[in-house]
Amino acid sequence: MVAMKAQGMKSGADRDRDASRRRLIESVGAVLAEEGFQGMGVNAVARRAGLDKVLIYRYFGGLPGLISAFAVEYDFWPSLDELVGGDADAFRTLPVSDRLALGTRHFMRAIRARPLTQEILTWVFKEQSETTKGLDEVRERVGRGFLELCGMNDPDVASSIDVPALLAIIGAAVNHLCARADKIRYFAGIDLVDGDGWKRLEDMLERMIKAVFAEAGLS
Amino acid sequence: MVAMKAQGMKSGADRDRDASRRRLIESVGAVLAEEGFQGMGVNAVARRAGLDKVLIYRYFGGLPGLISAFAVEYDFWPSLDELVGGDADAFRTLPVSDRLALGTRHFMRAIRARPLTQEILTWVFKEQSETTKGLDEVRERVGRGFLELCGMNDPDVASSIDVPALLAIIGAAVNHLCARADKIRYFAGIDLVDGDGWKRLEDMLERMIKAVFAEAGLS
DNA sequence: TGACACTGTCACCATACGGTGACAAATCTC
DNA sequence: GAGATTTGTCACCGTATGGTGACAGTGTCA
Repeated sequence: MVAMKAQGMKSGADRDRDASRRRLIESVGAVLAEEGFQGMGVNAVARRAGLDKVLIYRYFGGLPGLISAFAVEYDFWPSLDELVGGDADAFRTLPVSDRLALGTRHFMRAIRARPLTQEILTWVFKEQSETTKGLDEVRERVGRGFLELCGMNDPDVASSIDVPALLAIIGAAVNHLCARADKIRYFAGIDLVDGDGWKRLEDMLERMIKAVFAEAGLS
Repeated sequence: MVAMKAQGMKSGADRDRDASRRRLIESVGAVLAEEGFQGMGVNAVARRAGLDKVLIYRYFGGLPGLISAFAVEYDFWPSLDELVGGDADAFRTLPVSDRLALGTRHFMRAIRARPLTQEILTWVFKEQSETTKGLDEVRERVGRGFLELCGMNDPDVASSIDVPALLAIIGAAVNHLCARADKIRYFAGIDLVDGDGWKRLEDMLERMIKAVFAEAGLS
């Protein structure tokens, strides 16, 4: 006779596929935040959710599927609105270099305000898999929108400044600084915990952008 | 009676502590290069070296010790010489902004020429542990030396430009771009595989640096 | 009422991990 | 030559992982 013990089956309101899906998705965020991506795994997520890991396979086809669902659902990347500061029309009236500088500032702050995104960023670096494709796509989309909104497609600008290169450098620097901020305190002598350190970085980024534009005879 | 089987003991020339140490250290690099830091572990390293993992504990006190030994031994970070292009005296005769721009160029190329360093970089990001302290220290030391060699401590420069902030942004951007190059092909529309893409990035960095200096009335 | 699908729990598998104790073979020391 | 030390191999432990099959409680629909 095999075991016939009472298996603690959930009853009534707890039998809810959507709710379980949601709890699993949320658990991805919790695990990521508390243990980092190195602690990510079906066991950890299921344990965290108080559910069985088999549900991850049933509902998401596995961990990658779960991660994708999490990425889609989670507000992990700043929106265009956030980058322009809420008022796109007002933003549009600014000089081009101002727009770029301001957008960069907002971008930096937006990433800094998202610890989970920082975690994901460092994660995405190491493994370029199907899992992370969704994230990259979102990023590129927002990036293009921002570029256009900044008027960087303007022939005057595009002909005298290598805009993609400029954007790549800015984006790479911000990504890196934000991703590392939690791990180390000082980077090149800048205090990444102190708010003043971040202000210095923001100011320097603005200065670099404006200097390039000024040198190109633009504004 | 317990097993008395012939244990395949190495004989003669193969009984060599130093040689074994070396093989273990080299295996760290091999594992890192082929499996990435996610595959790092006593088992993987020992398997790779064709030795027993217990030696890692005996000779290095554990994996962190082995990693440290590897980091110390391995030429994982560009030297000052490499940054200035071999001839420090000639370097010193250049205008300050030229020095910074040229050093940045060399730095970028030096990191790109070290796939293992790129791997380590992405690794260090996620886990700030005792293991990685040694690496950070080397980096900071080279950084300060370079700064000094560029004449960035010159009062004229220091008073009108926030040098650490500038360096932090440049360093962060380069780190990030190099670390990601192997994982994704395009970053902000720049082709990170194509040599031309890197040239555009180098040029833009130079341009940003020079523009900031020009705007500050320096050279 | 009975058949059936769905949601969830549990036991179990093979595998890999980090780590340790016992032991054989070679070498060193006296 | 005898004994101690070093170098290396092996077997094994506890634990965790990803993954699967069996089964129980619940609801639905004919």
